[in-house]
Amino acid sequence: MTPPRRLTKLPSWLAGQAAQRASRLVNEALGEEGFRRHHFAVMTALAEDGAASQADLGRRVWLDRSDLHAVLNELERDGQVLRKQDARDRRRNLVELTPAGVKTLKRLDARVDAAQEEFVAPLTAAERGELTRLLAAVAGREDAQ
Amino acid sequence: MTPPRRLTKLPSWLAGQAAQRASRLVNEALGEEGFRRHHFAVMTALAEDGAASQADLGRRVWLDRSDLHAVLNELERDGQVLRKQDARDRRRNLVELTPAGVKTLKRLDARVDAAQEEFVAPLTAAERGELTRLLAAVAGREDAQ
DNA sequence: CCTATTTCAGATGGACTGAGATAC
DNA sequence: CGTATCTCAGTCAATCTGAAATAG
Repeated sequence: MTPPRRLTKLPSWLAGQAAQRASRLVNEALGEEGFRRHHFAVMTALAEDGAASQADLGRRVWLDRSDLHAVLNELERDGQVLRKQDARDRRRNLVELTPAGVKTLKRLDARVDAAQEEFVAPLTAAERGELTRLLAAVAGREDAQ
Repeated sequence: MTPPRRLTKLPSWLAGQAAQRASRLVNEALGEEGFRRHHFAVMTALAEDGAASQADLGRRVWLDRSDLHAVLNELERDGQVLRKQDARDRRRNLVELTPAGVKTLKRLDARVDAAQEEFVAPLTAAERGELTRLLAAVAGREDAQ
């Protein structure tokens, strides 16, 4: 069954289908370790840029404050992440990766890379770079906050 | 706030962000006429390939039988679409666009095109074609059904 | 008997809003 | 005072599953 030509020429529709397939591949890969996309995004942000408040974390990975709250609860319960009150601004929780979290992230990284490989399997190396570049250009958020 | 480099180099993450932005643009455009993405996809399929059973329609636009059922209820209540029992296979509903549906679809087409334009605004004409081609390559479904 | 179609009830994950409590 | 942070409750569209009723 082939979708209507009108749809298969719409960048928005194609982006939706591609994202859905990618999301499924990544979630299946992470699911084998008991995690989902958001857990990976948050842990990656912490590993790359260091500890952060929840609000900053949310802005970094474009995650809603409310969903981030739930994700951190799960990561903390699991010992991957630690919340400490910021001594200099007591409104904030400073969130940091635990050593266990660092180890977990290494495993997740490998799984995610494998999922990417499967996602872009139909493309040549040059095309993969091109797709990444073009997606970055249209993925931008105007609400920079 | 810039997302972690690790994420901004992941095709899957970029596809998700791009799709979310595209979806918002399209839904805002269609919302001004009181419709959503799925209504447009279904009406487009009917206009392009003619009347079809619900099951066939679902396979054409990669929509779940259950969600298609809800979408058709709304379109039918609105007079955009008609369900008739297929005389040759009485399990099936033959779904077709009404004349009102054809008129509505023309307006939606214009709205959707405007949203596409906004979605790919950062890209040159050549890049837009390239993005469409690459997305089509990675959007494929292996579950052909 | 087995399969296909339509319908229904519900689970699930994701994006988002509003409001309260607390602290700057 | 206004603003920012974290938390909690809840809405909403979307994806998908299981099962019943009907028909091939």
